Amino acid sequence: MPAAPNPSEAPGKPPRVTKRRAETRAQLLAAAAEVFAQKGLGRASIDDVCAQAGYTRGAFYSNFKTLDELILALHAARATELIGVVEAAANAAVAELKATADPAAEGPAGAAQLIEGVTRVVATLAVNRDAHLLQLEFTAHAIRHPEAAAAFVTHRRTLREALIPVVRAAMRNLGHDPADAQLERVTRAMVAVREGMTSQELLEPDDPELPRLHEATMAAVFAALG
Amino acid sequence: MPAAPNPSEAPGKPPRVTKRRAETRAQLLAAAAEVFAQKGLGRASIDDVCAQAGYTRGAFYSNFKTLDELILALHAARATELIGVVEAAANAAVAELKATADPAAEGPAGAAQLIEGVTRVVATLAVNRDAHLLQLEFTAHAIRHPEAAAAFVTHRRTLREALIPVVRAAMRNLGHDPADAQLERVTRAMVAVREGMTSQELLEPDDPELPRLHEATMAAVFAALG
DNA sequence: TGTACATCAGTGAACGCGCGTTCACTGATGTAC
DNA sequence: TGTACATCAGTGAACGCGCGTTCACTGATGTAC
Repeated sequence: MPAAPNPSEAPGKPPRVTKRRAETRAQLLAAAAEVFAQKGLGRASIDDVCAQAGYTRGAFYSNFKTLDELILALHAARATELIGVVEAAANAAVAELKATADPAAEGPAGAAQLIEGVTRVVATLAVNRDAHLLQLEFTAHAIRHPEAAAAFVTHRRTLREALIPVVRAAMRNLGHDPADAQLERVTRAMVAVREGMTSQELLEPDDPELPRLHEATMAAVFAALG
Repeated sequence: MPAAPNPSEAPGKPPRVTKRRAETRAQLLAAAAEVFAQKGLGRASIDDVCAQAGYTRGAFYSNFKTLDELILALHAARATELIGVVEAAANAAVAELKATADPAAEGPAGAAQLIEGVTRVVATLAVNRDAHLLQLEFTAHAIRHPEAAAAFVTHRRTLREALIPVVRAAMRNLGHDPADAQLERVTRAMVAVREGMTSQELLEPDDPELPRLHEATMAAVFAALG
């Protein structure tokens, strides 16, 4: 049994790829996301992940060398997936904004609506409790492990870049035309607000004011830094 | 050897308290803070904590029943300590702000300086990398464990309440007099900004723009929500 | 202040489970003809 | 399309370490006189 995930050692030999393998790997990754969110990166055992996915531990070692490698792979997989989701939401929002800006449309949209649109796209960064927990775990992990931080930071940058067109479109609807550097700053700040406010919302799910404050804060940042 | 931390079972008997015990407990808590920040709540073992504190594992069981109990105690201890620090910083800042507002002083302080003062006090919530890592860990832990969340949320509320006088004083220096509910909202938002931006700063410590963006975002929230 | 005594706080060894890791084996999958 | 064969992917048992937990014991600490 090969310990390396992809046993293509001889360069001439195509690694005889596989359908089953890809499925197993995907199921292990999906299981890991659940287990990590539920127990945290630190308390999740390899067996937890395998049991959740319906495999024995050997399957893990056939696909990954260490838990850290799985963590990295999970992060990469989520990154790719999330970028797709965010870009789709962003494209839709930009199209909507441009339509709204069209003089044939029913007048200029209010700033409130613009911000609501932008906020909605930013919100796709972490849709629910588990996604935010994973985000917190990954953040702490990256701060602790500089070698993992590189990939994490790159991923975050890509996500911000996917958001920028939406912010720009919203700004233009308001008659502004901010420089790229400025857009980057707003986007960063909005991400910070989202992460901070989402933690508060999850800690106090019964406070009905928080979502409103979340949006108001987002609006403040959008308006002041744009 | 008693398993319970405080072996006062017979109500009539004063528990024959102790100096050594209090010191041991404090050292275990201090060690736990370091270990948790370094490895994360999940990967920290009881032995890690004891070794870091210079004790054997038995000492742990003489003081705590479980790791969770230690986590709770650590949180409580840090809460108490942090509240003191924040209140001190807040009192100092309020005094300073009042002095600045004094007509005898060299004219009204600029908004920038006010915000700088407020930001500085908010910053005492987590002074460094380890403190922020602990904060991330506690947040995730609280989101996962509702029974722990109660104490955590209460602690956070107390901290926000300690901040409110500073924000109010700064607002008054600018000629505003916001209602309490309003002050609570600004404070909450500022805490969210701080937590989100601090993560970004720790993830990208080499980006020289981030501290400035942090402060600018804080200013935006302060100005817009006040 | 000093001494005898009782209780406490932490020691260190021991036990055993959970889990990371390895490995021979087998059913599954793809390839050659 | 079918069959034989080679390789792969995951199984399940086994090994052993790390660590949670317990406990008899002993030096430390406080109390009574």
